Amino acid sequence: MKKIIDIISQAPLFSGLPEDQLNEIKQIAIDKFCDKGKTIFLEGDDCNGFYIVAAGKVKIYKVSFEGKEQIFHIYGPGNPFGEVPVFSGQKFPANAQTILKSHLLFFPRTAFVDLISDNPSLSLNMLAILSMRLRQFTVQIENLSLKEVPGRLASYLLYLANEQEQEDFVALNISKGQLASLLGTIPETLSRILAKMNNQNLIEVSGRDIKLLD
Amino acid sequence: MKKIIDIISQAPLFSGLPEDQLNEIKQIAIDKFCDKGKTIFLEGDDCNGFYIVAAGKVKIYKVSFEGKEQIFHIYGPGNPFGEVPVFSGQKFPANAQTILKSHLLFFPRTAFVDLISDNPSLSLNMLAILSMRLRQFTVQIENLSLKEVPGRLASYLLYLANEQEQEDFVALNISKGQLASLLGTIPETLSRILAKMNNQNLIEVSGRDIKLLD
DNA sequence: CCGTTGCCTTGACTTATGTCAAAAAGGAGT
DNA sequence: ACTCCTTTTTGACATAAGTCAAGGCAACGG
Repeated sequence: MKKIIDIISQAPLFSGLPEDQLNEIKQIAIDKFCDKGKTIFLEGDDCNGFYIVAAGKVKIYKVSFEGKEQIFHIYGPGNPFGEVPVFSGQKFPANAQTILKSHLLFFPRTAFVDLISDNPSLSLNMLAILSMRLRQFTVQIENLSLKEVPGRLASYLLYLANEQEQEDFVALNISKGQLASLLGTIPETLSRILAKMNNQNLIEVSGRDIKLLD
Repeated sequence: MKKIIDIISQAPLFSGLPEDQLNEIKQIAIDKFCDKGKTIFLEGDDCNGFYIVAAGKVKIYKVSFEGKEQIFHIYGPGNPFGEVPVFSGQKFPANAQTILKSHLLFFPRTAFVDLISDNPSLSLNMLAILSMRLRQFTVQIENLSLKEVPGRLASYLLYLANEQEQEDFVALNISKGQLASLLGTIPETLSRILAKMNNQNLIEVSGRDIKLLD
């Protein structure tokens, strides 16, 4: 388990802050350890603060009346989540659940708002993070509305290859079922499209490893 | 035409600020007048600042390769737009165009960042606005991914009735074509669904006026 | 009054994607 | 190696929604 201060000093939210402020931040952080599949909060829950992933992985998602799931984000180490109601002052807009055994840091709302009020750099960092998320959401809406599933899959594979710093190879870091949910479709459809792209020699699929031939 | 100071003092972004700061803000604002259909910025343009709608109406949207349009927001008086790249430091993520003759206020980026750095209330207001937008986007993604077009239309009509403070009646404030684009569909589909709901006695459509019977 | 223009509606057709059900493949633990 | 359980794949089918093309309707200017 990493020390709180290490996690904090590496999180983008706190980047560029002087050491004494990192210590102040450390004072208000609370450790939380969760097994895989643990629900952190549900849509509509009251919000007393937000989290940062120290280790593991968390999905943010909603579920339709019929049971279909849409994943909004999957967050790994260094990413904050659940911060929206801290500033908009309402309930959580979606559900959060670990998809791996995870270590989280919890930041209580009032203490954090006090910190941010006294600290312009911190508030600008937070503004930058929220802005990046808005940008990601525009991409997600564009994908859902203006592209079909094969296009969304292609975008995701290219994004992942880029993130993994590989030219023509990606290793899925989530199950295909979860990927389907992230792309706004269902496992059956994803499976068929992967098979089709495989046949067309656009990709070479072997389990979670995919070679990009285009 | 309204005075700059009136617009500023009524915008949510600046609510609760003391008068001397409103005056500082007024100093950096620049008037801009646009006819209907004027493009304010395009996806990928460099961002030197953001806007607030003083009068009129602006749509934020993207267009697919095939020409289908998806509207993200329609903003009226008091709403800021184009603020994402101010904080995330990249290009505009989408296009903005007036859909009515409009009066805008432009806030240059660097001057505004200076203001926000000195002013915790202003930064908290901005955080609240960005958070509200993230919340709206989660709803939009949920609608696109987890609901079919009739469900999206129903949500929108209820939202609009609520906004117009009417129990069972709404007057569309945009064309049906634009509404289709906002709901992530095409005019033909929207037209058919309105006709169907009309036949099922769920609504009574007459031009842009819709009576809700459910 | 009439033609032009833009917006909306309708019809016939195609297609992407969801549904349901079952088989196959993979992984973890005994 | 065997069993259990989850994930993934496949097949047959249903359907929501897009495409293309044509027609209607209202508003506006000459």
